[in-house]
Amino acid sequence: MTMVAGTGSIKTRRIAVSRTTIHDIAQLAGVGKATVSRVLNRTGYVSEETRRKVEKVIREHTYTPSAMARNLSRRASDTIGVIIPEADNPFFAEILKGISGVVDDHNLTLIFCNTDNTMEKDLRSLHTVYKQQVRGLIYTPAIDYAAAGKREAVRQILDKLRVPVVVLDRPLDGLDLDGVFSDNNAGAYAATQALIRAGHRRIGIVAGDLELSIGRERLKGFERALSDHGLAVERRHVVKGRFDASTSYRLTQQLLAGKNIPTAFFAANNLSAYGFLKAVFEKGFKIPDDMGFISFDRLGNLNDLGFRLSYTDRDVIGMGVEAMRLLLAKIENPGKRTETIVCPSKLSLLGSERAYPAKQAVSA
Amino acid sequence: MTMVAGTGSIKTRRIAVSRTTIHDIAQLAGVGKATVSRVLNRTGYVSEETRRKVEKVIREHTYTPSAMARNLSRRASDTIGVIIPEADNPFFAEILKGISGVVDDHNLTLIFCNTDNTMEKDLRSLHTVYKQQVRGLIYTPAIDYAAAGKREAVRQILDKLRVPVVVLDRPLDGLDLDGVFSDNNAGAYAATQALIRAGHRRIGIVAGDLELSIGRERLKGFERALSDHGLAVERRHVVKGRFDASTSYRLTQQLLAGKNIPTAFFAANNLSAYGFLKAVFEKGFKIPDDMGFISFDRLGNLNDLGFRLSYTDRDVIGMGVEAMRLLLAKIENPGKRTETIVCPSKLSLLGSERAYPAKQAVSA
DNA sequence: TTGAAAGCGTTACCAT
DNA sequence: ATGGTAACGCTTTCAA
Repeated sequence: MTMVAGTGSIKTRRIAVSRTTIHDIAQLAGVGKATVSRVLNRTGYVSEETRRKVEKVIREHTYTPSAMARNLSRRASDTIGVIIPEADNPFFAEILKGISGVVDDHNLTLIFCNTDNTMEKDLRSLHTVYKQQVRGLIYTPAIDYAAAGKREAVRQILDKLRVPVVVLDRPLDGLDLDGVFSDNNAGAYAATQALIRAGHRRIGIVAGDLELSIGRERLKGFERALSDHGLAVERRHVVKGRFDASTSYRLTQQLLAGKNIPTAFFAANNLSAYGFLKAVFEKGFKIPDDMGFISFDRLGNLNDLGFRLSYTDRDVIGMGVEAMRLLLAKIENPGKRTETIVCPSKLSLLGSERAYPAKQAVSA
Repeated sequence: MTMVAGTGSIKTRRIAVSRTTIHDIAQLAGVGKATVSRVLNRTGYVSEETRRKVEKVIREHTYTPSAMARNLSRRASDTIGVIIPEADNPFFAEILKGISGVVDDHNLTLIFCNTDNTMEKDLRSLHTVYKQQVRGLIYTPAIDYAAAGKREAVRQILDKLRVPVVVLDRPLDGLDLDGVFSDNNAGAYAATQALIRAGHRRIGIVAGDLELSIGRERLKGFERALSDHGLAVERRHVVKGRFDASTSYRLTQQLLAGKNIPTAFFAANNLSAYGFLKAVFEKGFKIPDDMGFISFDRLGNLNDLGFRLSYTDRDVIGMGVEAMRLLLAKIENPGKRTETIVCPSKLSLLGSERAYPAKQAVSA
């Protein structure tokens, strides 16, 4: 993947901005560059008097050292790379917020890449963080490289990076990296079990992308709950969505058009849930009067508005924060053993799981 | 604002990663560094034969030049800074997606800062992009610096930046910068007018932060529509929100508890709308049966689900794209005259504006 | 067409 | 306690 510099790049014109440099400051303060550097970095000895003098000049000229030069000299940047697959998915937007806060607290700079769930952009992003020499990377792979048989390719790239990597949300199997994940299987199990306990016997799932391990895990949790309770998994009750709204909308429509449809559904993520609900509401069904329902992840606005839709809750911002914690720990202590954090999800039952008409039904 | 490096920073340890350098490649290919550089950048003369030879070595070693060294040498980075106030607001998440796409297409790298709407983080972010020597900046100020009497402070910082800046969504008055904004006044006017035309005479507004010019503009558009139609603006029908859900929820509750409440409301943004709707639904009102309603901005999930809530639509991703276009144009041609783009919004009337009971009412 | 060498703005080592 | 100087890895003259 040797990137060609040409394509679509903007022209590089020498920019004649002569910025104030450490050299200028040194001259103005009547000291050597080394001394200024020491003042700047609080490293080594500097007499109180000299320090004051230098700091004064720095202040007067609002001098800020060049990160470029600084990093080149230290052979280490102060940037953290973040690669996520969907910038506009509320889940990742929150993750980003969490990460960004910690990055900020540590005087680091965040380099952001959005891959739109495509392998091509994913690889380009990896390339970008490499050439930028990020200090560490938080990474949600666009695809399941392990399942796609491309694990070694990614391993090579990440190896070349030579900096700590924390995998987030979507595992990169077999690569001994720190990671922060959700309890996908258990969460799906709990949700499904809640539907069963509410009295449902014919339960469907709006599954997420089964090419992604989190999609498979949630389906497994669902199936496990059914069989643990002596219920059969009917293939035609599995909507093979892709974690997006439009696919699950379309496929749910098809399923609902048939007969003997499930009396309740579990949706594998927020977007799937929206697509599913759209189809359900269009059909004129009310929840839970006509259909029991639980989704993986809170449906932000709907829940805020008071719609009593049950969901499995997780601390999303916290996942971002946790990932940064892991990353910083590894940066400060590269020998630290690899750690995997599984964030627990908590079932929040608000009524939509019920199999009986409720006082307050939800519809469009 | 000379930042102290110390606080909370992570330790800087020399990292002993010896990366493949241009020097290595030159040696392996049996040519000089300059030649490798020429091959890399497609600049200057290189014989076909030499080029092949060098490219082969580059490929075999998956060599990627260090952005740090490259930038330092060229005195210009390939990074674009983006400073936004709320990473997890769907509006800014979409903007980010738009920007990120263009950044990608041009082989640039995005440096991301989230300010949480605080001046402190805003200034820090400005400082960050300065020290990173970004090539250009897309900037949504956290506060209204002009109104806060701090315009000159920001002008100074931006001047020091010496690179093109595109102001996004929230104007920075009096600073002759490129900008991409919404037609806040006109959009609010159109929405309010629609409510009037639907028959409403007592109309309220869930206003946004009036310390922000976009908040004031939307209120002005609302008021203008009322007076143009011979209606008085009642101060007690103005909910002084802050563009967030919780404030508008609380204040709407208070307003609704009074008597002679408006028969319709205009909400100044998505979050205000959510807070407002929550209060309305809790009160047991249905829309539009008991209350007419239009919001500025689409209510993503609700509209997707088929709730027929009217809104003023705008192409948010497009705003991000447009901002990048402006920025790139200015980067390539610094002499280009400053431009301001006002993105038009389009009223999308789905029924919630009506003053008469509709077939399908919305409630929680 | 090529390569040596002089920067770019820092940091860090080593004298002093 | 301080300053000179050699890196850091690249780009860009300038000569050859």
